[in-house]
Amino acid sequence: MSSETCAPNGQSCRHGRSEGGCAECKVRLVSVCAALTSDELAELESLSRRVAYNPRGTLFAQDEEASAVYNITEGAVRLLRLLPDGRRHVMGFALVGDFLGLAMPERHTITAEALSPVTVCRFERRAFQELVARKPHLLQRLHERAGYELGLAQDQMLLLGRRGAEEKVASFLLTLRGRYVRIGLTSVTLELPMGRQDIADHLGLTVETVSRTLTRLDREKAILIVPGGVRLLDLPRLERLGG
Amino acid sequence: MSSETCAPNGQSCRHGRSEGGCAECKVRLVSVCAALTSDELAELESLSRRVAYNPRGTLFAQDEEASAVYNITEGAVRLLRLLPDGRRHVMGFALVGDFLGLAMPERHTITAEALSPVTVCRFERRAFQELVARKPHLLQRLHERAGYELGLAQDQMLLLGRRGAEEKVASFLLTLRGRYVRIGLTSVTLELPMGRQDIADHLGLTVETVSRTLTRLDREKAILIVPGGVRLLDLPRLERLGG
DNA sequence: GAACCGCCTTGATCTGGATCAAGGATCTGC
DNA sequence: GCAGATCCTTGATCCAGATCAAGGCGGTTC
Repeated sequence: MSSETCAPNGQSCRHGRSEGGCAECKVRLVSVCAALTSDELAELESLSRRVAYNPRGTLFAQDEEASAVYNITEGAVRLLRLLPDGRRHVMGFALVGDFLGLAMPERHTITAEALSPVTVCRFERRAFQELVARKPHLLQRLHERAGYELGLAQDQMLLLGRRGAEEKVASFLLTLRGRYVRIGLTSVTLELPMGRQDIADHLGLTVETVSRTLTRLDREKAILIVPGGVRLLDLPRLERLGG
Repeated sequence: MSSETCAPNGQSCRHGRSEGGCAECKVRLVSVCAALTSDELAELESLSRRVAYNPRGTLFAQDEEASAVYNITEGAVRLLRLLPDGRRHVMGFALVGDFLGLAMPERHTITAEALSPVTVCRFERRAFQELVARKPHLLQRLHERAGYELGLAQDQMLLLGRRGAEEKVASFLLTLRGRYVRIGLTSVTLELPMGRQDIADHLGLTVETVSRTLTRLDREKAILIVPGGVRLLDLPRLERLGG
């Protein structure tokens, strides 16, 4: 299922000069790594290992022992939680620059699955924790991120608890757009690397309702559905709905 | 509205020997303070100020500049977020030992209101941040708490997105019970310091649905509604519903 | 290129919880 | 003790979104 296409021969694929190290990492400035000096970056690099996953590959699974933390350098990941009875909820989607394992719990509380070809910087949890213990400003940075995540979680709770289907979908699209913009991706079309079912499970809706709502927004020219994503045609209207 | 009944004459009511300092604080071991040595505790104490609020008093309000962080030593607080259109969502309830301002953002993202007579240890944000910057293990502790909160937020999202009214109410009662147990309050009756409307706004339901659901659980002898709270009669049944 | 498979869409119907509308029970102040 | 306010409960009705049920539309395989 999970497929580490990196280092299939067992070799570590520690960042080499050829592929650029942490210092040249394009997600450095949007990730926790921005908190580090170049010396520390070198140290961090020695702990990191680049790993690639195929679509549908599992980075880690719920309840599994948390042996590493991850910084996504390429692709998109879905984060989900399962109920014993099989219902699932998609807690969110991790994009380029996102850091997985902020809280560094003993066991993962969620499952992370690649939605597209994904590459990550993987850090052994032990070694990373040691580094963090020695670098208070890195911890500070992690804590800030955690606070930010907590705010996002609150937004999401408000969304799930108090809003209708159209509001949810509009808000989802705008939020995703905002995140793409923050990481410097300002394409005309908003890529949707996740399927309708994932969106539904993220918003507390059914696939059918998500599909119908998107179709309606398309019919009303607020968005345009294109292969692999949507184009946001009427931002003010969407903001009125999802703001 | 907000009412600091402490130090009404403008005097600081820094903990004195008479009322017991941090070292004797009964919530110390369940709060962030547990991370500190007695020396550090003394230092913390010099930053803290005990403040009391009447029921309905506001500890702080959404969008307001965050000038302090709080540790609740008595009473219960509701944490809510407002939508521009007036809809509100109760993000959660803070009990004895809970720490408000974990993420220490510039501005509060939520409003905190006393549900009962509340007393808190209030720390000036500046001073507290300075202390944290000098005490990595305090930061570590805060970060752990934040991670824990993030987990709770995920549980709540799953609850809001994927569960029916009965499951929500049962789960709410069990969660609250669990929290009371953790802080050493194991009364037969589960106190509900919040009103039905608050519970509804927390679970993404209406007052009517909460009331009906509680009535039904009472009729079916899973709980017994008593003034100011409920008695949980059939825990296994509730766990089947809310687990 | 036919058969299959995983998605997505669309339509018809059903239902859990919202909404609307009264009361009833407590509490508060005078 | 009574007027008013606030909170809680209960009943009747309604509706947004779930559920059930078909197709449709690319991919991929052989």
